[in-house]
Amino acid sequence: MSKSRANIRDVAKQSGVSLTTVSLVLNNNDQRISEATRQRVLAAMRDLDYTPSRLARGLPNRRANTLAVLVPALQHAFADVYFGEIISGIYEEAASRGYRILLEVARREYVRRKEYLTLLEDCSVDGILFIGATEEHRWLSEFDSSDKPFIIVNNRFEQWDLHYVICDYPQAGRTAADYLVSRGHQRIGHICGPSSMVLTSQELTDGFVNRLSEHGVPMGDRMIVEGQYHSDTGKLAADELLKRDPDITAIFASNDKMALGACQALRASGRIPGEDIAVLGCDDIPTAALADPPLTTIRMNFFEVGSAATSHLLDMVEGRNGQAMVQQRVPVLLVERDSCTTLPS
Amino acid sequence: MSKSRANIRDVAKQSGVSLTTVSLVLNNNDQRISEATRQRVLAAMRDLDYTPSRLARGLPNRRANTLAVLVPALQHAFADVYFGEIISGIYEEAASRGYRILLEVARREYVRRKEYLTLLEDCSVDGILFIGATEEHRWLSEFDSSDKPFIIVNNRFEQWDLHYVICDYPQAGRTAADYLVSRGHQRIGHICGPSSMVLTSQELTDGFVNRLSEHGVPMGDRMIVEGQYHSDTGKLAADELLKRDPDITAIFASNDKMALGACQALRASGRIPGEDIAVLGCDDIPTAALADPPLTTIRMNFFEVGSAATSHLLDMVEGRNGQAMVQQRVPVLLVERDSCTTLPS
DNA sequence: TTCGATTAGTAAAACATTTTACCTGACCGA
DNA sequence: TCGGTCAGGTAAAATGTTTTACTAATCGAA
Repeated sequence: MSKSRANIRDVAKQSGVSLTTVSLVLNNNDQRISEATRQRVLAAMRDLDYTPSRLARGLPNRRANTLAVLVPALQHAFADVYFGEIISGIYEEAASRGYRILLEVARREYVRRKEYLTLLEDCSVDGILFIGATEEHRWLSEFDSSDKPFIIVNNRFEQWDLHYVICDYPQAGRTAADYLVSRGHQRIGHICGPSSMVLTSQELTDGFVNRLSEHGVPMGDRMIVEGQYHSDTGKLAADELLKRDPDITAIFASNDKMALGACQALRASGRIPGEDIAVLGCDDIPTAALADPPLTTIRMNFFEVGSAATSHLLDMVEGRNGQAMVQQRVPVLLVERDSCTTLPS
Repeated sequence: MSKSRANIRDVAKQSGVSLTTVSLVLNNNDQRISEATRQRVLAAMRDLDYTPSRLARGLPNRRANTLAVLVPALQHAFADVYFGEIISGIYEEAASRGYRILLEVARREYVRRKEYLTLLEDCSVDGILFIGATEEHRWLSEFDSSDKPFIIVNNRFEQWDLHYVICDYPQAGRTAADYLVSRGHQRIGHICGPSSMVLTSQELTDGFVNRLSEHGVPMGDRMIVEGQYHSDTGKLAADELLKRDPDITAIFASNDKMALGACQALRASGRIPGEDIAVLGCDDIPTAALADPPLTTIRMNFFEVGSAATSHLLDMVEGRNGQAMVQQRVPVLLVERDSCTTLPS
């Protein structure tokens, strides 16, 4: 037994064919090899316990078969609701197409030294996905209209021409408005997300408010209270809404955590969510289904966002894309449970 | 301007030296190059905008300069409290030693096909860190006493001989016991973590209970209630403890979320945490400091766990370790705030 | 002056693949 | 029999580094 790993040459020798033949068998995109030879080669591979070196494979065609996932250096970057889902989506699609994913944290130093560029230049990565981008990531302008394989996951920017895949937040807002209005609600409160942060929160609220006014249910700023995406801020926001108008019949929260917080506040105020007042959430986190009452919500398919972004990125990498700009919105889905069963009297 | 990236040969030509010289300058561990030459080479590199190819660099010595981080395929793998911290620690140490990190999700299929081994064999990775390992990961036996560069992060296993770095949970338990006893507490309740899961929860509780009994404060099972690590289960557990003994003067919870939940329950029962009853947490999550009252807790240094594990792993990879088994415990630290100011009357 | 050591550098092999261009023999129709 | 096509395969170049073993020049000491 040789001390080190078998290589393609060993396989060739063992099966009595040339290097090239083994390589062709390996990337079986080529029909030039007869079945008999192919089998001989495969047998030799099994015999020698051969695994092709990814490193060496990448060299000739300058491919790393790897994508980078860039996450911002947040305090609890990964504690975010959807990170897991998005990364799972990315991982799944990447793996199914034979790619690995490299994790990079976009810390200040990292960005200052433009290491994200090095990443592409030194061939350690074929493309980059950026999750958790916010307005403050000015260096994104570097990718403006460039043809580098780079894509924004679940956000978008109006000032730069970047590829992105994002949940259809405006549609989510409109769906919420349609649903509540169709059930007869006219006095509606809204808990919006942190306006300063990302566009998504703004899109959702705009979609909601605009559609409401199309339905003839105009909603002033008075019935919109801002939360910070946690359940406690949802609670506070609901209390505030009740103070401003004790007779509202429905609350739409920008995410499920805040919706669940609102439910608590409502209960504390003597109203039973779902019976006395409708509560509509957004995201469809796992606990939404388990809550009491089970939360009616708008499902955001973060997994799909991740996998779609990856799929597009790989199309760019493999040059199947033409020059088309990728700016895709992933559809949302109303999930009816029990927190909106009430009809206003 | 040449169409493709500059390579080491271009740099050599431009600066009028040999390939070797450029390479030596690149890995400036060698003093054989005169300052003048070095400067000429560096200038040429800048000129040509040269970045060495990581792929090619790895080939000759079969190094990928990359580590894999294996995370289990949990529903919300990344939503866990400490994932972010651990990964940041890993990332930081790896980056400072010139390594990248590859993210791999240990899904069922992945494990079944033993892809974690392929990872090492095809040279795409020099070592593996596994976060979130639990008893059910039987395939870990594969690494039992093997000399593969593999390390468990923040867990350990008695049945297999594996390298690991873990927070010092027993010490955390003892610290808690010492602290509470030193402040005169005799009637103490404990909210432990889910016993079935990982060893860590067990270690913490054992350390706590054993040290208490060394102090002459034996604690039967009666004053231990199990929680599931979320704040609501902490609330429920605290209620249960109060029911079992309304006169307890202190509660030690296995994590901060449950401690904060317990505070809520105590307040609801008319007791002010920190004044009427002491509450001690564990972990030191960011909200612990912001809570009312600020939570006294035992700080778990997850970042350090990640970076220490990585440091050891890299020592193995680079062969500086001898054959020594790595089984390190990272010290914990009592952080005094205001939730334990009360002294029992 | 010659011997060794030191300094500064180089040529060439090694790493493990892909890819391009070429070769050989068989077969077939004219 | 000649020319052409085709199937099945191969040799060799290319990818971009590191590393080992060697050389040429210089310098000090015997």
